[in-house]
Amino acid sequence: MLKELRENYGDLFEEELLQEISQVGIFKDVAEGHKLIEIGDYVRSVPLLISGAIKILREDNDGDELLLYFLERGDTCAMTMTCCMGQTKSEIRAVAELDTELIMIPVQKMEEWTGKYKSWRNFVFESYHNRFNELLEIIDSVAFLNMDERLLKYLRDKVNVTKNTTVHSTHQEIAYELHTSRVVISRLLKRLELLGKIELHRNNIKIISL
Amino acid sequence: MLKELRENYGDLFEEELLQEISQVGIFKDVAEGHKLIEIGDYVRSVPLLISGAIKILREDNDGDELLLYFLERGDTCAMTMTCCMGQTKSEIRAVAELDTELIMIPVQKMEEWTGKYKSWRNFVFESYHNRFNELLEIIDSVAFLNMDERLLKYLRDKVNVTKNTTVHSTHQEIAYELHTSRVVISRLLKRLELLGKIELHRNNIKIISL
DNA sequence: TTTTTTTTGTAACATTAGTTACATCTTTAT
DNA sequence: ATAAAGATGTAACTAATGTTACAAAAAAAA
Repeated sequence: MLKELRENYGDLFEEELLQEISQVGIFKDVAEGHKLIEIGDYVRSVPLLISGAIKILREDNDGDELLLYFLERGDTCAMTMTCCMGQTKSEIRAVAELDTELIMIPVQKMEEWTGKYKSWRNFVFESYHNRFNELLEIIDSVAFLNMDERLLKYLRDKVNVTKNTTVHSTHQEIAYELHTSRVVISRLLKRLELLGKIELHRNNIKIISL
Repeated sequence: MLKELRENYGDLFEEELLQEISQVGIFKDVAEGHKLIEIGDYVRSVPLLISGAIKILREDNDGDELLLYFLERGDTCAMTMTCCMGQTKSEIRAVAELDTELIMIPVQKMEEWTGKYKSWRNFVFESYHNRFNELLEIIDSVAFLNMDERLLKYLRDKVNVTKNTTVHSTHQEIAYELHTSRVVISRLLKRLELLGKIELHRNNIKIISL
């Protein structure tokens, strides 16, 4: 595990901390589609992402979903941290978007390191900062953008996170994540196809230019 | 200043930290309507609220606004913290909603205390936690609620924060903060009046029951 | 007092998004 | 091979929100 840690966190953490992480951290392989955290769960450890991607989702009382953002290599889950520290329930769902490798850190260590290592503190604060900005971006999207622009942003984000210009989603899945209806997505996608920006196929969408 | 600190933060911080805060903190009286932080500002100190309320606003590139949430007695600005630590520009605007008393803490001390005092660390983490939840609430509102429900929530929040059942806002001001048009707000308010939930007057709205 | 500005009310209309319904085609299961 | 389930396309309609335009009342300024 030290090798992966050095590759992905070597610039951030000092050797001593890397050693500590490798001693208490638990390496995990998570398959695409696997649910890591459900809303209401109590969480007792925090992930450090090594590879892959995890999508973070919000759900309202009626079961309506909304995609918030993705965690990637070098990221950690700021919301999980706050949950751990405060011993409160998770407000979000976390699902592996790709096959993902991560290291789980028990919450006690997290707290200890926050007092002990300046580099860890900086990492934690930067994570918070990044996540705040992601949430603000989501707020911008849903508050200021129309559905067609949100769909474009969604497709762009998917391409970035999967590093693949073909998006393997059904219209229904996209509709769930943007919290709208399938018909609306089909309509808007068709418009994008007519504009030559995408090509529609069954179960996947080829991105030409966004 | 020690008196105010003890009253509002005495349960949270140990005596030694209270002393430190009173030594380096700068007490400030802020008048209602005063702008504390503008988008793009670099921030070098973090506020601890003693009384009053500060509203936090988001703005998009076209100058369209959206009210995010209020800070109150006992709160601090988590986003300001992350900005300070990361030396990045503010992503939000902060405006005094009421006459407000606060203590400004220079960022260097903040960092120092995070290593030194467990109680300060807990306070910081709890602030992050609270603010994440507020942002999630906003996301819920704009993503899952219709404008009529958002307006109701807006009025409820105003009553809570001002401790006053009369909301002193024009329809235009409400429209700005909810990022919609004045006509829409007038229309929805009129409907609420017909339902007997509010009474409309010039420059203010009397809340009967929400 | 007269004029100007601000605030509110309201009608008429446009646009966006959501819903229902159904057809077609593909894949999977029996 | 046939049936069932899943995915997409599309029309027709409803609902929600946004826009334009203008009138009237109240407050502020000249």
